[in-house]
Amino acid sequence: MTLYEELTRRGLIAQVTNEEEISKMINEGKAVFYIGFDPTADSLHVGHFMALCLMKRLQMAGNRPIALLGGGTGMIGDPSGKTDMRKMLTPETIQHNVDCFKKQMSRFIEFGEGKAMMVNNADWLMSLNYIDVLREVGACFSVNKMLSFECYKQRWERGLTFLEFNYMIMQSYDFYQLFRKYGCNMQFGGDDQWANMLGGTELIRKKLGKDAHAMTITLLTNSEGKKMGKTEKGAVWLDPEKTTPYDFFQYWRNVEDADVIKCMKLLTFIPIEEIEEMERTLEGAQLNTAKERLAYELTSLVHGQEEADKCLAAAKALFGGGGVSADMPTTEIPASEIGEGMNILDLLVRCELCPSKSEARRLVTQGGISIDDNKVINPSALVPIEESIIIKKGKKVYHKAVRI
RNA sequence: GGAAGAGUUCCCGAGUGGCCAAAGGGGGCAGACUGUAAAUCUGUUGUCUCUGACUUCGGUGGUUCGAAUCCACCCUCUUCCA
Repeated sequence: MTLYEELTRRGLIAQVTNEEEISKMINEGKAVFYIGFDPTADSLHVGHFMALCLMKRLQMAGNRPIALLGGGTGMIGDPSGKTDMRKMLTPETIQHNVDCFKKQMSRFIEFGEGKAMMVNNADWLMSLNYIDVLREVGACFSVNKMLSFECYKQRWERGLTFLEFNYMIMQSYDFYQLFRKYGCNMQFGGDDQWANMLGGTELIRKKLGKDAHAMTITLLTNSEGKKMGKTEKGAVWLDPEKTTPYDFFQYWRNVEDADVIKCMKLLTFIPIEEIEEMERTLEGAQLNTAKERLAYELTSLVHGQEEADKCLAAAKALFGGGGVSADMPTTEIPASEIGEGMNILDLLVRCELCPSKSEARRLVTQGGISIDDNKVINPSALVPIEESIIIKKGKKVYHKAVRI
């Protein structure tokens, strides 16, 4: 099976400019390709992870990857497919985020001589001269055409600033620069980037008369069409400080039935044959084994096998036999604070299981709290803590409070 | 720059002097049912010293026994004209 076939079978490919040429080039390991990452936050998320995996797959087949950090484009903000205008980031924040990205990316991709390359578009974008750019590249873009793009459609209602409108031109310019400097002939990215990427191929054709290609990967959406990798509290981050490995594991452990197989295909390196076998044979509750596998594989890729083992063990202990796991979120409380016993409401707030005592009270009276497997209904109950206790909030949240 | 309109709790959105901590929906949280899933049903969703009190309806002042609601000024956003 060729690389391109595998990508297709996994459902990774969304759109391509020229299937024949792209598949030939990447199968033979002759592509020099780039993927751009705008430093909009201080950690990568699952969407970035998919892109990095793609990079890795292609790198393993002998292609040359370039990771482009958007130190320059981050100053603008991509409006594609967004409903609201993005908050403008300060140069300091952008630099900080770039540094965080660099660190995280090196864990997934090997950079260095003859391996992957990392560049920052701030290096060429920041020093551009406005008039020069307008004459050199501005002349190659048709406003009429740009306005017709689907990716801006959502913005008609809320407005699109001139700043953001230029994002596409900057991204196209990146591709053009990389093509000239490094012979980069392909760009990959999320499917929401399609229009921006085409802008690049067209710019290269107009300026240099050469062909460059673009390919987008499927956006990770659930069966309801919503973007995955998001929770109410925000994105599922790859940074263990921002999303603990345990929470990361649980996120994937809890995906909907309809999405497990898809996630496996898109996010893991489990052989496609094996996944297709599961797709054929697993039904109903059996899918739980697939979910567990998905969570384990992903956690292992992102946080390392050791962490993944811990998460798996913790999950089994908690949900399987009600056993106690050493590895759960823990709050240490000084003995002086506990005294003879701590009020249940204070305890919940103290452990950050509830933001306010009112909410804690609600939770307790509604029967959502157990201490060491005993339900606590009385909001004025005193909880003695000899050494440590396990607090259970709802069905899935476990927390340990330790006396120190 | 000119004209019109809007800003309500996490979000959408009702409310035009007291019956308003503010309808309805979405989302969240919890309970039931389950498979750590989905769907469904139930409760709940400002804070606290919780059968009571306190703070909230863009901001600041004012009218009134009483203001999300009326008045003045300011800020922000949208639409139309330039």
